[in-house]
Amino acid sequence: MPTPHKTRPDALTMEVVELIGDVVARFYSDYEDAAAEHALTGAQARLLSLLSLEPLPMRKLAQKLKCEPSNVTGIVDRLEARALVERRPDPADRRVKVAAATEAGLQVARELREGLRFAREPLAGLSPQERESLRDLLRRMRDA
Amino acid sequence: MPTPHKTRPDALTMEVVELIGDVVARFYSDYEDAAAEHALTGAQARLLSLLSLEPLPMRKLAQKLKCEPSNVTGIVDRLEARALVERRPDPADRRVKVAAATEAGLQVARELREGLRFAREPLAGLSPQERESLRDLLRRMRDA
DNA sequence: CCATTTACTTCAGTGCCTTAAACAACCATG
DNA sequence: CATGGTTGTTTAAGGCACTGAAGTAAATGG
Repeated sequence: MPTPHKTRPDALTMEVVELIGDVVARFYSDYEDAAAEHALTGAQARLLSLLSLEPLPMRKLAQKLKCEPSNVTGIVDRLEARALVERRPDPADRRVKVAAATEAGLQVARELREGLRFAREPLAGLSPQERESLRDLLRRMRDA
Repeated sequence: MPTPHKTRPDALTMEVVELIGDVVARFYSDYEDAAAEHALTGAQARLLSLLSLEPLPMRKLAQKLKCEPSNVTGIVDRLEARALVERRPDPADRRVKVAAATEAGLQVARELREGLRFAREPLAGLSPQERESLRDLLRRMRDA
């Protein structure tokens, strides 16, 4: 058995991995661009995007962003300085600060969402059936 | 016509965009983790990965990484300090410095490639036919 | 030969991110 | 209650990624 330890992926899998890498790079850079159009960094855009769904305490934000809470402080600071986000006290626990998007923040989040060119444009070239099968495949990847 | 200016995507498209976002986030974080296992940052890993294909002048590296040349200087500095990359003079143009992966760098790049868990693991749950159709769909997205 | 352009670096400044340490508020126990 | 441990947030120090402006050296084109 020449396969050492870790099973080596076949050519097809490798190609798909390569393709995912390409698509990821492009989506990512498109996301950064879309954020930049609103003078936001990627991290700020992601945080604001989260808050556009529901207000969250700092701790939860850190969990969702997979980073340390001390990091969130700075990002929220900068968004708060631009009045896109505000910190609210939690009546149930005076230690926690709940970050919430302001009206302006919600508006920016909406525009951001709609400005995501890449994810949409290439999709336009796919038929509805193809989009459905893509959806199913992606779902299974996500849930794997 | 209620559609304002920019055409609003339908629900299916929106869902696929959402899914791509999820998959992108997961792939990205997996890539960072794989890099971290070799004590590399994401940027260092991407640069090293490029150099594992072929040596490139600093200027070209900046183009491929979509950043300013002055930024590449620092990343190559740090990789060179660890002897994963070296700067070579270009005999044809003495202004140019060609960055090239060392043997150790090539080895790390290989391990990095093989350590990419996420892109592979969820793929394992897909049949060969499904992987093929995923490949085709991704290709069309990339080339769109 | 000189002016311009090109390749790279250096420097200053910003943001993201981590760890360690501080602080306040919560909570359980004696 | 008091006390001591835990939890949520912030501050501070430091590293890396990144940009823009300025500097140096080498190429290039009148």
